[in-house]
Amino acid sequence: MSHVTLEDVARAADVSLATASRALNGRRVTPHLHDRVLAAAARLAYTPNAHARALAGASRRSVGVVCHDVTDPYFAAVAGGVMRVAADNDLLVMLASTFRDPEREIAYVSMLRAERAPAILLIGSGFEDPRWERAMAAELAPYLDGGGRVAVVSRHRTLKVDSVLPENRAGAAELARALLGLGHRRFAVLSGPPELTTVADRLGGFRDELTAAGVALGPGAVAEAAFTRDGGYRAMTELLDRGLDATCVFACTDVMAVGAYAALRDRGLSVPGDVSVAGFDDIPVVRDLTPPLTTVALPLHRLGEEAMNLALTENTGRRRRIVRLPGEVVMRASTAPVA
Amino acid sequence: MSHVTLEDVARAADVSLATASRALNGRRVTPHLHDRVLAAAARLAYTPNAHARALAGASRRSVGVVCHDVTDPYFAAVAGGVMRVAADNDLLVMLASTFRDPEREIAYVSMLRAERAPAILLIGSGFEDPRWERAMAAELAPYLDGGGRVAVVSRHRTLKVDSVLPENRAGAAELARALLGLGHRRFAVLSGPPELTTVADRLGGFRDELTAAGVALGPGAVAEAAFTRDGGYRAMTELLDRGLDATCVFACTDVMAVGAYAALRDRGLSVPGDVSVAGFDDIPVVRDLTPPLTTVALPLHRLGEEAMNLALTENTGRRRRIVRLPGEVVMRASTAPVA
DNA sequence: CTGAAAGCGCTTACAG
DNA sequence: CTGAAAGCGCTTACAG
Repeated sequence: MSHVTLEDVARAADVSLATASRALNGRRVTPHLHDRVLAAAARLAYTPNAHARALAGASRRSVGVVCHDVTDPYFAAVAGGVMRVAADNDLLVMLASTFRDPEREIAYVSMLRAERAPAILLIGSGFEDPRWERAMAAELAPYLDGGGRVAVVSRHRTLKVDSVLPENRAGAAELARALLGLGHRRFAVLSGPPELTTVADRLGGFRDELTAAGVALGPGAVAEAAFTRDGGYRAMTELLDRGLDATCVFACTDVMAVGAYAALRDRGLSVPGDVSVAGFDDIPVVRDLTPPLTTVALPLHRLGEEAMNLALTENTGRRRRIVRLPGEVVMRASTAPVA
Repeated sequence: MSHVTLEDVARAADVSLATASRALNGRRVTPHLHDRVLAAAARLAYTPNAHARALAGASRRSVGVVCHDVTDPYFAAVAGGVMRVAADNDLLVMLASTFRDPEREIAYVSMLRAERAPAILLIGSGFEDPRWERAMAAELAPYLDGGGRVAVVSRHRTLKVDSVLPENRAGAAELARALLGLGHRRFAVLSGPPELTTVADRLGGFRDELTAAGVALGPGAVAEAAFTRDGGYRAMTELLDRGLDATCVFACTDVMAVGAYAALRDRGLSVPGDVSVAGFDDIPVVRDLTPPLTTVALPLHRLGEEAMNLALTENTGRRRRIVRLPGEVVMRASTAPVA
């Protein structure tokens, strides 16, 4: 591991370390010397050691991002927004994928803290578990005290930091109204892990709106599974096994809806002929399904952009900043009026 | 930015810096002192400064990964494999998304070099452009000389480094045979940017196999566009506008096939009734399309795993290592026999 | 504008 | 086993 150092460059350009450093960092230096330094650096293929720089007090250009699963289209889309802003600001992104393991999420925050990332983004629903919340807070507190900035997407209750919040509750309520408007009165829901804040909000918003309309959503009408395509398949299958008594199924995420489509297909049921299906998120692929999926469209790319922007700008106020992004119900062919 | 340092911990535990360092790194230390150090570190919420560590010679635990676009399902799947191996090895991943901009790819490698990443992975087809190839080689050479390791997925001609190569040419040829076996004789192809090595291989393998069977693929039968869903839509539309004279369309990537489906649907054409469609990659979603897509299945997750494994293990031989992963033709309902 | 020097926070031979 | 000290490669006051 022999590396060309600043000292090598300084020697080659016959200037002092300080001058070489200044020239490379665009500070005032006699043009003549400036050129000599740059030429020497280029000739030696010099790359500054980011660690030495960081240790010497230069500001870091690598931010940390933690999400649940990079292969999930929802996170991929949000990450796309994050990467866009990062690229525009010449930032490198240290991306961690927790594989939906709460412990691992905390371990990653700790690693990112060790890296002295100037900012950490937490993407995706938090866990409503007191023990976990305490551990995460304990990890974040010293980081924030040390001047680190934190921004999150989709988790409010747990962390008191700058947040980008999709309006899950309102979106689910609006979807419920639209579905009621189609004449549906018997619903079922494919729900995710109950400890995720997103689940509580979407399920709650949906149920409350039904209740307000005098429509009940019995416990037997809700099936829980993982927030994955296969989870959606399993939950839908379970509902079918229980003897599905609904004209419309709401999947808490589009990804689950994709699995639900497959489960229904495997039972020979058609959408929306036999049952209407609606999702949430509007991940890119759902418009290419057959039939295209009715869903609550979230500006996924913007979720990531806004979070990164929060993390990159100073919060001058005394309170944490919250960016609320509304969802928009998009009716597509997967939901039909009740005959 | 006031941080707790090792010195703070040492003082709190009333030991020397060296002893504190050793205790924290699991080296031999009297149990008594060991406990005192760990207790002090925990009490102070100490996190070692990764930069100081790196500078002092400890090995780095952050590898660099460069891909074209994190929102693309192909890269997301490969990245999933990468993240898996990284997590198993307690590594942090610095992930860069080039947005398919060759210049940006080189800039990222340079940043990763500055970060002294012990390994850099380049995921996705390289560019067949002499100027670009030279610039990339110039960036990589000093990195390799300095002990850095490089592994790539999907690019052979350009870089002489450890590689994971999907057998694009053989896969495309096998697909051609399967399609010929269905009775097709008139083909069209949705191709990507010709400067991508992947395009040359897949298109070449497909065309050569047709030629061997005495079937020509005229220049008018090939439409070029971006390796994206919208690119696929545009290319398919262009083919249709030219007056498509084919019973089967081969999209060089599944993502493009998704766009092609939409274009055909918009023209009122059915798959495979009016035209058969086949893709390449087997990204997760294609089995959920209607009809499910015939394609060449690549072990996407493994592509990422193998690349990371190459980057993590020493190459003891004198030649670069190459892991070839074969694709497997998967016939689904999007391709039908010719009547 | 330029240079000598201190200091960032660790790790690791080197003595003891 | 433990500690004092050097050194990793930079940046940045501080003099000049």
